[in-house]
Amino acid sequence: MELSRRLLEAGLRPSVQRLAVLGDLCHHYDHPTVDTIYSRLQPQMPTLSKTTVYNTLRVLCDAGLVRSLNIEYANQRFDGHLEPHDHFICTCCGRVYDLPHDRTAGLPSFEDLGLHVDREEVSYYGSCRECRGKQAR
Amino acid sequence: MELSRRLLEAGLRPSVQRLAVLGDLCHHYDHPTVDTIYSRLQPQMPTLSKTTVYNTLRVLCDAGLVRSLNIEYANQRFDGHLEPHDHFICTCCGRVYDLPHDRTAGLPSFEDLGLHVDREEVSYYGSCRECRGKQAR
DNA sequence: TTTTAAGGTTGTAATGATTACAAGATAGAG
DNA sequence: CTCTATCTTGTAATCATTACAACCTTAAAA
Repeated sequence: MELSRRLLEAGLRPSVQRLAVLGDLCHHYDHPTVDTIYSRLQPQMPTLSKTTVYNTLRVLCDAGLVRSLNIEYANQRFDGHLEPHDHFICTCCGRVYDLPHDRTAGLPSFEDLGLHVDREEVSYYGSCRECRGKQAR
Repeated sequence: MELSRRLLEAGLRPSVQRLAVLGDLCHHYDHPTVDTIYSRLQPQMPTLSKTTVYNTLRVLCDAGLVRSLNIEYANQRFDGHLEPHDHFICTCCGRVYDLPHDRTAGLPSFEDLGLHVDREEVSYYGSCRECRGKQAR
């Protein structure tokens, strides 16, 4: 399967748990928290440990198969979709939306400042249509 | 004083503690954590409570006098400098550097998606010169 | 095949940041 | 001066995350 190849190529043994966590992240676009991932997998894998989800996510992040999002007033969230894109966080409901990455060029260079950039994270904060609707009510 | 006016304009009573926290953030460029702020202020204000620092930071953030930074693998950090700028986080030492905000235009619009953007946060992750020096050693 | 060792997983216990809450202090309006 | 709303304080909870030690699994060697 596609997912196990990705794990193998990253030098990771494709265990059932890793496939499950990676699969969950690839099949959803909701930028789940650790808890959400655990709750979704646990019914199918009754022996799954939350610690394993934590461990696995760290391993996947370190391997670059997944990214971790750092969102104001929220605990860590994860994204299994690696194509460059930005995020919109609704400060009302906390939902995270994907946005096209609208930078024209690639990563900017700050080498003149001695800073070597590996990656960039762009987040927009605001309100989604649903929440504005509710407020208006 | 300048700082108390800013508090008053935001509708906040300019208490000693609020002035101290806001002042600390305005006079430093190190994007401190709650703990750092507390440790810096506590010697001058022996009765200061860490809870007050937490409360005050939340109030200042809500009032828009301060911003909170969401940094991977770090606890919450704060910035008292509101001119638009981006951040570079060294993934090795955790230091946070200010960078000019290099967007040409203002905030992009995602109204067509129903998303109303209030603000943007751009972070770059990589390594600073010092840390690369140490690694090379 | 068995053995073995590295790599994975599990669960509990610890840690550390953050929040809730209730009591005490303060400051401005009347 | 008194009252009330607002702030501050400290302790006790909460919640996410990590440490750790025991157990399981896998793959490759013997």
